[in-house]
Amino acid sequence: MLTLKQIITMLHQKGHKVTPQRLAICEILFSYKSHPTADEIYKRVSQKFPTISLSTIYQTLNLLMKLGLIQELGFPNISSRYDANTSPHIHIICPKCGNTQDYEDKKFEELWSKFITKLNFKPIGQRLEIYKYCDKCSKIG
Amino acid sequence: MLTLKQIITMLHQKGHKVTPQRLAICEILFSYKSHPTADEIYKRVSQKFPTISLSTIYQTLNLLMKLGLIQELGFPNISSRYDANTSPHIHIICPKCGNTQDYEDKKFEELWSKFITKLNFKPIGQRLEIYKYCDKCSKIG
DNA sequence: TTTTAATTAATAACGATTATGAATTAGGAG
DNA sequence: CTCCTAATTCATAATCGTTATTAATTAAAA
Ligand SMILES: [Mn+2]
Ligand SMILES: [Mn+2]
Ligand SMILES: [Zn+2]
Ligand SMILES: [Zn+2]
Repeated sequence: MLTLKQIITMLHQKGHKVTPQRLAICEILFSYKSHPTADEIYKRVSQKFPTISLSTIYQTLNLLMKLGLIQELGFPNISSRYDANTSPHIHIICPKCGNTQDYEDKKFEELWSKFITKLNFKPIGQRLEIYKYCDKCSKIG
Repeated sequence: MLTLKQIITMLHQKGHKVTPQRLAICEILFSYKSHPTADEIYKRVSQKFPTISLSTIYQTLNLLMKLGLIQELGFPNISSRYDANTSPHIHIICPKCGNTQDYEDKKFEELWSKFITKLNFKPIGQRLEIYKYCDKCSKIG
């Protein structure tokens, strides 16, 4: 997980501008260890920048993905989640609301990493996911 | 992977009608070991049933999912794929076009299954995915 | 300070999927 | 077999997350 300073350097290096909007979005992604949706990021950044557009959120997210700084977790019907942790790890996901949590298991992560390196190609990403209704969605049914 | 007869029995058991449209859709899903999109199924079934609606395809897919007979593989921006093989296995997926292939590795599947059983809850599904641009999408860029 | 290409923000467009409702039909009762 | 009815189909509209478009703004280099 990168620091804000590292991200700024990265943006400059690759010829991208460092705007206050981008910094605010990165702050949310890289400070809190959560898996926010574009709209959740939008709502939070709006508190600091009341005129920011949801469009800017999406554009920034796509830029950060292209730079390999974050990964998208997309699902059918519900909003994608964005994760600043791009190293292989397991997610526990509610298929109804998309609520996403990390499931830490260093042993399994190592097994998976070994498995990946043994492939005869280099993947551009991977996902390890377990589905389970969250408490809220279980109650509703 | 179930046979058509088993599916018919299952539908009857659960009080669902066995219609020619449903049979045609199931035939495609359970005969070919592929990962078709709703539209691909629609185009194929249309050859036998020229008046079938894409809506019927989706309704049938949702029914089969509710019965646990198939699993949906959903991605951001591109159509979901449907898989008649619901047991844990690894997919190699092109993030651009969604082209999906099974990657068979019995050893790893076993490791994963063991890992799943050790959890203190019973997941309703899981996904093991590796992303890699397919030959077509690599060429285009 | 000036310049300019990159970025933002507002809005329109898109596309996959779901919702709606009238017409049809599978399957059970008689 | 015939009738009945709830389930299903089909056509179409609606939804909604995301992308495309474009005029106004701005970061950052000269
Ligand atoms: Mn994570
Ligand atoms: Mn498969
Ligand atoms: Zn939930
Ligand atoms: Zn591809």
